Amino acid sequence: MSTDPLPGARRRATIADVARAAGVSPSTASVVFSGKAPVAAATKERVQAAAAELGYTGPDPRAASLRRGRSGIVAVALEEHLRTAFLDPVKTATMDGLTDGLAELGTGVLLLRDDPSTDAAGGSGPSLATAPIDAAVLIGCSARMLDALQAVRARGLPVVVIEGDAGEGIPRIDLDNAEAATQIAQHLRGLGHERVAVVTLPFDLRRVRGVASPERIAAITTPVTRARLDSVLAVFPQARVVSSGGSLIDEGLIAGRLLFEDPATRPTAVIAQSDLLAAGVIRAAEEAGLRVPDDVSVAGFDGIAVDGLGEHVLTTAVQPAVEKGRAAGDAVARLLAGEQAASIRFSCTFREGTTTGPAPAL
Amino acid sequence: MSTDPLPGARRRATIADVARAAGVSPSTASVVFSGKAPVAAATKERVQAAAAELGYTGPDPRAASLRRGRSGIVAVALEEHLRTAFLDPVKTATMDGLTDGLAELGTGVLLLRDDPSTDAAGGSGPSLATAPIDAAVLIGCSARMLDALQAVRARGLPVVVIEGDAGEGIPRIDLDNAEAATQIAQHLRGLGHERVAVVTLPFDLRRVRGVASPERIAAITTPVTRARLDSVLAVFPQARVVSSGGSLIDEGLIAGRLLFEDPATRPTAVIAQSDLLAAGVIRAAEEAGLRVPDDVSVAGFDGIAVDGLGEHVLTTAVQPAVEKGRAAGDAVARLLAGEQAASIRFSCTFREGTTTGPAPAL
DNA sequence: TTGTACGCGTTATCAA
DNA sequence: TTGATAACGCGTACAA
Repeated sequence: MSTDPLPGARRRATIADVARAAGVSPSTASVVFSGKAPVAAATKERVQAAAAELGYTGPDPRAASLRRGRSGIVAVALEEHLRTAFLDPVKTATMDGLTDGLAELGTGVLLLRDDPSTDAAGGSGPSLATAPIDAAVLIGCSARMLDALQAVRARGLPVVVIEGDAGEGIPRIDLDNAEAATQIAQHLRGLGHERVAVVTLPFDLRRVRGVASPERIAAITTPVTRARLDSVLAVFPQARVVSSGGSLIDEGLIAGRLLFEDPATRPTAVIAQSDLLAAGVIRAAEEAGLRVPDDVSVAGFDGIAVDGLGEHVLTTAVQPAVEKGRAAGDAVARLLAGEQAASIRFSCTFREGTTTGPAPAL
Repeated sequence: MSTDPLPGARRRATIADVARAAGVSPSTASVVFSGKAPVAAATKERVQAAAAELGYTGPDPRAASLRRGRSGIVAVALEEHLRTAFLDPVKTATMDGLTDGLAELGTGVLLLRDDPSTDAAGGSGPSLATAPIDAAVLIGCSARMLDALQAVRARGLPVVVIEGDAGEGIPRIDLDNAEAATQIAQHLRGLGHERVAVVTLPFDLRRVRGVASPERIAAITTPVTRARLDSVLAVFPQARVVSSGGSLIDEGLIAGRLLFEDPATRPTAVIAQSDLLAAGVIRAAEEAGLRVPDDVSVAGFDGIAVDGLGEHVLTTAVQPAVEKGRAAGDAVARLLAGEQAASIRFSCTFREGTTTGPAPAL
């Protein structure tokens, strides 16, 4: 280790070097940088001068974090490929609240996937099992998420789960999907609609598209999809169900075309499980020469600002996506402080827009 | 320090504990976990059993990283609020390539902003100056980015910049914006267009919207905006220029309405500086009763898949966004290996779609 | 207000 | 194959 310091490849200065150069003890120098104790102005200046001289730019974060027992980093694990995750405005909003909340806490965000590739290949990369993190937030709930959960719990790290089923004792941040979906369904029933269709989020990781049979519906594994669908079916047991491949406008377009294909059977109202899907359905309706909401009503879910929806104001259930993220951040903060953190179920706010109206005479 | 280990709040097991329990030396136990040297099967098993017994889940990443001198984490610094950054499909694509590239390298991605809030408040959060990172990738090029750059360079960490002007010796990954924009302009001139308008990306961090005066154009600070605009103006010196507030469909819609407002002066072709803007312009055109491309041609830039563009295939310059990210990842890998990394300028591929056509007779 | 002493948990090195 | 040893760079009681 104490090999010859190659000239030119000189070892970086440490706080000890700075202290020596400034003629103070290492602890004093340390305090100058951390500000954890008062230091005489003159001393401080001397230390800072020495630091500048030696090119010392502050404590090595690795050593500091070992000493402190904390890294100041929280992992956010996503169940998808990063690209698709950030394509979803709801997730980006949640991430936004989360990063805000964590920033207040003073922690950084390490993006991770639930992919256990680390174990497989010689992958030395940080994972939930090996990253220098103080806590983790899991978003979503695939089967792999459960493995991920194991890994984190085994390390004794605090975990918070957003929109997922995490089991006992793990704070969960989610939404009252059932109630919100019921409200939308009742709104449409109140307007006289009877021939209703539902465009759903994916049923599972396979993301099969198309008209769904009762068997397929029974096999839904994604909790969000199931909750929102069941509530609608409770009000409209005969509703046609079309599953989409994801929460995207173009997926809604595809589903919408399917629904409006046959004028004889087309629905008078479509309940989409996300605003993006709803936007696609509206586009499909207009493409088919149908006016919204005169000929067909369309409701969404999420209450995000859909870029490209034009003049329409979507009837939807507004979910507090940013707040969800923020709540997760708060929960992490509490856990990190050694306190308990309760699970929180947020409610949606029904918003009547311009895309739903009285059922047309058939 | 060696205070009484409170019963119940027992200290986590360390590799030393495991070694002791297994009757081996710490170094042997360490090797069992790292796999860096052959270990007798029996010994290995004994160690693993001891680890399981004690609930030891592997080396503490903090200590390991102190010892190794590397954390396995690379920072990605964005110049915006995370939400807006991930709203941009080009950036998400770039992030995608980047995360892929870094994943191969076996490093995690720490999201950071260029915001120097850390210095201001008692903000203890990780920043480019304090995070336990091995390298950094800066995306974009605000004034703040330069400060960020300083901080990282001072630490002696490798840096790569995407779409930014970083100065000497720093690998830069960017695009030949000028050539691509020229190609688009020439394509339209070849189709006979003379009355052309440009809808640009923001001029600077203020993001002022509207028709731009020569003075405002002269004051553009965003390199990408400037490069793409100058090339067009070289071909169409009289082009009307409208600046947008960001790369969004709805921003394109606003700009488009402005352009199509007055039938007497409306352009026969619009060059948008991004595909999202182009999509908004197309919507504005259709809203004004204009057919694309019969009445007005619209070209974009980026070549991303715009969700919600319907049937149109945009005429655009396809940029290798994912490859850019990947290249940045590769550059980081090279730098981390102690090698040189060259700057790379990617080229766009001109793609003629269905949104541009011959200039209509005026 | 400053200095001393020690340990945070690993891992590279080298010798056995 | 295994073991002893020495850093890695810092923060913080505690004493002065």
